[in-house]
Amino acid sequence: MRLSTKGRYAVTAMLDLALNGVDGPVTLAEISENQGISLSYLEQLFASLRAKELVRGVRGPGGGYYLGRNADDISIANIICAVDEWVEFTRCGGRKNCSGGERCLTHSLWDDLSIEIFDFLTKISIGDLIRRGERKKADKAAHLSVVSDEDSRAA
Amino acid sequence: MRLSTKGRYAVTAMLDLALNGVDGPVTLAEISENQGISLSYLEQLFASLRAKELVRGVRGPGGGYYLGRNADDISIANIICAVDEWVEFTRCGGRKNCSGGERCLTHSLWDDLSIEIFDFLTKISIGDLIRRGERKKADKAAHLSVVSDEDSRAA
DNA sequence: TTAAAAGTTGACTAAATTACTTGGTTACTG
DNA sequence: CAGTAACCAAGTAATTTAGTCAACTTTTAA
Repeated sequence: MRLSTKGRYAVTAMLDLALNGVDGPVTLAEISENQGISLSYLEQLFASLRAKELVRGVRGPGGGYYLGRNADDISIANIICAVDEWVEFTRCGGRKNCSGGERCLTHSLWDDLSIEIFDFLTKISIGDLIRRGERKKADKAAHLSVVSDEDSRAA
Repeated sequence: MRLSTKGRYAVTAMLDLALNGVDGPVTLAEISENQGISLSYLEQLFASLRAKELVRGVRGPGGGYYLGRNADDISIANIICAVDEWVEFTRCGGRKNCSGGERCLTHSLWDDLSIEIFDFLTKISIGDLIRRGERKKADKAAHLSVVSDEDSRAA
């Protein structure tokens, strides 16, 4: 498991796509502007994302990128995996005296943890994140106005 | 939030300490041997860990390291934070037109996620990991032999 | 009390990764 | 066909990771 700024860039770019892609595709130039990431670096990241079909590109004028599928069907783990390679899991394959020794024991404990984190991130989708953000914003607004419309209140 | 091989090294080293530190301190040389990490790199990592009082060093012949406190009171988040600096949270402080724009929105969504991951890792301690590993081993052993004789045999 | 063992520290370096740059090509639109 | 924006590939600067080297302190034992 790996979690770096690269992964963060990918996730925020995907969020940008989900938020702004509702009417027409979003160009990398716009994302670059919005997120302060260089265009060419974005191209690299999106090449990885496209390979995993997390985004869909439309060429030509008026083109840009869409999400590859519904925001609820794209997990954070999907995105991180796409850009961060992540076959990291302390493979142990071939390493000296790894079987039976302390090394392999601690490694397997780490792998257990890594899998847990992965599962955790699999259960969170882009859609979830956006809804949570909206709810939080709504909470704040409701807190400001005396009239508590709807329900909205959640920790 | 950040999760790199550096963090993994730190966590596995701490696991090593927890497992082998029951009778007397563990030297970095032993951990270096067990984990296949260079001694000097371990020294750097342990300098960070010691600064956060996650480990306690004993000098002189027969010396080595102990855990700084009970294994149940050391979370994975503690360890990762100690070695990975992690004040990463897309601070946004001073960045151009970040307030009100798309950038700040996606950043705050990422920060929410980052905090969630942090909370998740705060709830898992070194002690937890070890117990889970033992339970898993016990499960496997019980599954293999009808008569559950101790444990001993591990892959 | 001196020497050796083990931890502690800091500065320096090689390798890897990240982030970015350049310079194209291809596909589509008007 | 001209312009836009995705796509592609190679190279590079900056940063981080991982490791090395060398000096030094504390503790113990001869």
